[in-house]
Amino acid sequence: MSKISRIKGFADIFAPGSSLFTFMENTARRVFSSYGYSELRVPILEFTELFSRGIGTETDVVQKEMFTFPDRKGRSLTMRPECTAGIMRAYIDANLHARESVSKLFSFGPMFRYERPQKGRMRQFHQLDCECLGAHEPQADAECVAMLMHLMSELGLDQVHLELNTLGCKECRPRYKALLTEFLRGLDVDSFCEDCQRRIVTNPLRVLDCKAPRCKDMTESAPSIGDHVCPECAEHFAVVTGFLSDRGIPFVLNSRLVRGLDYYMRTTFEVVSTTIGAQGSVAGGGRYDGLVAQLGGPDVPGVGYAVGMERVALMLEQNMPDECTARPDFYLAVLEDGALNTALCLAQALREEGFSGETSFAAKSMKSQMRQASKTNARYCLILGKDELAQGTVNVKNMDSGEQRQTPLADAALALA
RNA sequence: GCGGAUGUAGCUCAGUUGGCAGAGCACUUGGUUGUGGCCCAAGGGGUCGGGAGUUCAAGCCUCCUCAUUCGCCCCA
Repeated sequence: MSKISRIKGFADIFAPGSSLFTFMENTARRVFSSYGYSELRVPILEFTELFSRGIGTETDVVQKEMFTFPDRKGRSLTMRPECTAGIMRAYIDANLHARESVSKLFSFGPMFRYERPQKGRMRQFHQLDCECLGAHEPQADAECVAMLMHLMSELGLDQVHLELNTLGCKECRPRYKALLTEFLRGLDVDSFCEDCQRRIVTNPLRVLDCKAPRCKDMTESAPSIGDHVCPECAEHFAVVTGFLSDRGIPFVLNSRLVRGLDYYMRTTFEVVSTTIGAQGSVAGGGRYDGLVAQLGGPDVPGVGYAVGMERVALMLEQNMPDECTARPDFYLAVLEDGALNTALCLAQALREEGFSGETSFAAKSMKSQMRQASKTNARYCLILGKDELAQGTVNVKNMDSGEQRQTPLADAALALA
């Protein structure tokens, strides 16, 4: 029989990698809860329209990167490429805005985008996601960013920096867009890369985000959005940056930080790492007033972000957290068939006492048992052979010091403590 | 969607001008009948990613294909 292959871009995550994901989820749960956020689990599959309307028809994500297919009744479904839209839908469905003025929600799970896989980019990837709905105040943006940086620090990530920008609102952004378009058209348009020539027409803001050196040079003196937002947006942004400065949270202003999803406005931010390859954006988010209304709900403002778990995992691998390398307490080596049952009972009793460890399912030579014990990295090796069977004891060996002593079976737990 | 690199033992990889398929690690067994990580010896393991072609002869050269991977793009 031929074996069945894994789907491209879909990873099997074994230990110790899987323990990093558990660590991230546990840490995030703790941090998010401490800010009054509660967990919301939303479906992985949604009607396609949720994403086309929510993320924006013209975005790359919607145009080229979604796993979309019809269900058995011919309706178009899509594996979620991000989870903000799904959370908004749930928020609207549950009529949450009528029950509380501000809703703070977080969610974890797999997302799906049909892209060419590379380091830090899978077709199935995982995000931690946080959304604060109902608050238009800049304090909400500020707390959101602070919470994200708090999470980064709880995860032990220090090789990151925070980038910040404002995109203006639906009043001032179009004015800036027009100004920018005018500036770009005044340049030698043919010298831009192919993508940028297209962007000048479709989405001029993204030209500023182009990585091509030539495009970068040409847009050096482009008008900066920060200088052209309306007074309200400027004031909003000033409160956010002021808070971060007061709190001593370092950030860099990046007037070229443009989020690729249409719904962002005003504050946008990104956490960037330089140690994990080309896909260095570890987290990103911003304000998205108008999205809820866009999805058929009440006109409720929102701000939130997502953290890329695979990318965080790449950073954690460089410096494994202690929690992810916990040693088992024991390995139970069985030398005689007659001791197998006693061993099984002993191991079970120890686990009920709160110890962790494995027992051998078959009797083997001392040599192979010892090798196995080393491999599990257990603190103690418990040996059951014919001598122990006869005496009703177990030989407890400290794997670090090599010390060992015969202990009555009933006292095995004491020996491990 | 575009570009580069790489596919040889379970893992990491050598393989010269085209000439018998290799090493280290891991595994099994023994040295040592009940004490591991070091040492010594022996052993098991291969569709050289797949297919076509050139050749007396292909892991090596040519073409096609598949897969992996790093970038571009995009995003978290």
